[in-house]
Amino acid sequence: MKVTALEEYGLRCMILLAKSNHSMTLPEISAREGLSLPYAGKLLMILKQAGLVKAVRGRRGGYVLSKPPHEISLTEIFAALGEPVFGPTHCERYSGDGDCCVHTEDCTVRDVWGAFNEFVSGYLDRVNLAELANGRKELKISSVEKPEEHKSITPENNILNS
Amino acid sequence: MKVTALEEYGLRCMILLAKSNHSMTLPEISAREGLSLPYAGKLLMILKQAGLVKAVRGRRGGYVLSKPPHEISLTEIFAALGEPVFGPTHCERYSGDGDCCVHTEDCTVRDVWGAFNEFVSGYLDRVNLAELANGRKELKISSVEKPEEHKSITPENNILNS
DNA sequence: CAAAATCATTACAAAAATGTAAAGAATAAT
DNA sequence: ATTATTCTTTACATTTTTGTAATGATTTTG
Repeated sequence: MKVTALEEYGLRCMILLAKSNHSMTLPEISAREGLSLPYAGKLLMILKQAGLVKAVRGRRGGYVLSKPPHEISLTEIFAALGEPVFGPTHCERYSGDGDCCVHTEDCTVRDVWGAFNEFVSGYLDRVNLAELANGRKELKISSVEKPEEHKSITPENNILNS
Repeated sequence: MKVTALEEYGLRCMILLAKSNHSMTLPEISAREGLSLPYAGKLLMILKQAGLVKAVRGRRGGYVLSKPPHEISLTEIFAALGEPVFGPTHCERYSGDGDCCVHTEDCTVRDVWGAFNEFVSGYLDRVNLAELANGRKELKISSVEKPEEHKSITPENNILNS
């Protein structure tokens, strides 16, 4: 399970734009994120084609978010930058030697990924860009430093045990 | 966010071994999973080095799980096959142009991935190989077909809102 | 012991993801 | 209009992941 480069850097650019009050040019963005100018350009182009940012050419131009940050979920951002953990192409992609996977039906692995994907999606749906841009302290404290206080998943409400 | 080939096929091999009562040879495993023999060999070697399976050479040889399936969590399996979503190498890996990331401290992105990783880990910790091998019907029904019944994440217990 | 079966290791080939380069097109300021 | 600024597009180079090939080592069986 791996976060792709596009997802990492794309998310950073979105957060950067969310924190900024004016529009930002590619040179600004690339400098602020430590990315090369062409790579920043490629990233922003992907975000633009997904409808997440708007671009204005020429002097005084640059990029701005196309919606207010609180209306943009992590789901939207990741959908623009890559495929979900378990998407429609999964079974075709991991078909082994043949054209189609040997587990044609009653596939245990597919069930695992499907359930996992739903679990993850539920999380991403509920986080928006405004929350990230504001740098919530609770995020770090409650989740990284005190894992034992996680109420999100318990044996009782774990969907795998329901 | 992407499931790697090693994770996909490695998990399948583990499930296959969990379902089998006798030891399985590489030719058997590769045939059952639609993988080439050398690739199956590479996979099982990785699993062996992680201590998840044991190998016996020569006639009557093959692979068996090194522990009963209910004692093997998804966390262990994925740890053997790849890195976590957000691991110790993350900030170094995605450092952009420089040697270290421009977000040296108070990094919003790091907080996001850290929280997300904890969330995911909590899930994987609670699923074991025996559950997967038994092919739980509830897995599919409750998670894929009735997403609205997910109690796992609600605005009240979402750690991002705590 | 010899032969067949089986796992182990190393090096290499192919494909995909990642990142760079260079030239093009649009806009606003002067 | 011209120029500087800025986004856009296409093609290519590099690196990582994925998968293959070939050879070596170990064990059981007869």
